[in-house]
Amino acid sequence: MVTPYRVKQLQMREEAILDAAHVLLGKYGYDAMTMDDVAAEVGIAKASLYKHFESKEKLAASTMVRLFDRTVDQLAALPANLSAYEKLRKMLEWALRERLRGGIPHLPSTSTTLEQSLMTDEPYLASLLSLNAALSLLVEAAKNEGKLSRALPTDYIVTAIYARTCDPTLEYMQRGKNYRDEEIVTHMLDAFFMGVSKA
Amino acid sequence: MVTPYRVKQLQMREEAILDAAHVLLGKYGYDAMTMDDVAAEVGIAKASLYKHFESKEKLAASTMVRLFDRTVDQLAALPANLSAYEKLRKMLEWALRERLRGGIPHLPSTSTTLEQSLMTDEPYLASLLSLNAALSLLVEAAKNEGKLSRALPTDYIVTAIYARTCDPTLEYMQRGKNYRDEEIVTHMLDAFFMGVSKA
DNA sequence: GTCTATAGTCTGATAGAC
DNA sequence: GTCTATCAGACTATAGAC
Repeated sequence: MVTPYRVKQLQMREEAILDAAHVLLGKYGYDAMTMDDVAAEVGIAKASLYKHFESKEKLAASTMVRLFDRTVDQLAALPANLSAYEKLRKMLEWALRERLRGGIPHLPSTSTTLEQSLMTDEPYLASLLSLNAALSLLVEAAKNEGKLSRALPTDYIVTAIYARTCDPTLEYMQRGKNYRDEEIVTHMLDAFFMGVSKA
Repeated sequence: MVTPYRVKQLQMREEAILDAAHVLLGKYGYDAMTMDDVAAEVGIAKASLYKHFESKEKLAASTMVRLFDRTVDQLAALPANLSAYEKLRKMLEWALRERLRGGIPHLPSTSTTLEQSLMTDEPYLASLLSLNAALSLLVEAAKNEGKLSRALPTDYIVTAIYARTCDPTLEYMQRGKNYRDEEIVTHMLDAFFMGVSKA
């Protein structure tokens, strides 16, 4: 029988690996991140990585699953009295802030290879579907509130929300150093909800 | 002295290589595209590729330069009587259609490695700057027409236009098969200019 | 430490311009 | 017939998954 201590150590190490992968995926993207990087960041031997995750693809998938689960949690934690529209706005704002702090985007748009493998990863798909369902409901509700355009299909809007989290505009603005993170988030939210045209 | 015939053959082959790279970059992205793929697509030996382009990075950079130059041409070809706002809309529409037909995005957002090397590629930077200048002028003009929001900085809007051409929403909607390319373009344009909110 | 993938190079054979 | 570009493909070196 395994001692509770060992189990706990394993869980903590797994979290540490996911934290490292999260940071490195955010910084370099999937293709440029190496398993050596991850091992070094965690401070463990590379072989130990493979005790927890059987492949680089699985590690990335697990990192995405944790992100989706956190996103669902975030959604659940919003004040209940907010309108659906306000909730969507808060969610996007949260995701953009996370991204600016070095977090990973909600879409694996940086790598075709990763995308392919995720499409056959059951836990990933399950987690994604669950988040999708929650967001689709919110978008529908916001349409019913008269706050979102009915001309745009719900799945388009949901996808567009995900896409905002991997919008290279974020990095370009941040790299340019002319804008504070606050301003970037405000511009992104305004442009997404109101468009670039004059009201 | 080299015969004109030979020169012409060389130019045609160079175009063919760029065409192949354009298609493959659009389909697989920079990292997943191999030089063997390119050679096979063109139907020439790999060594011959290197007669024209000294490296994969240079090949990608040249492909981007050609895209930027074509974009500038496209801009110049627009009817002179259009407003700046209408020109911007037409340009984005053109870029989105190209992308849906398998073209490459205007930002190298698919690869950190490529991005790094492009940042030190003189011809690439020159071409990008030239397009940037043209687009910035248009955006400013559209603001003066009262058509674009003054709350959003010009460089933000310009970057956001580029970013629309590599928006994964495009591929997701196209992959889903529920929408015709026409509809996707319309939704993208509406969402970009008017936002997702109810007018 | 092993193995695969791939960028980039080299060679000997061949075809086609002149 | 000569010459040069190109070809197919073997080869090297390196990076990185495992």
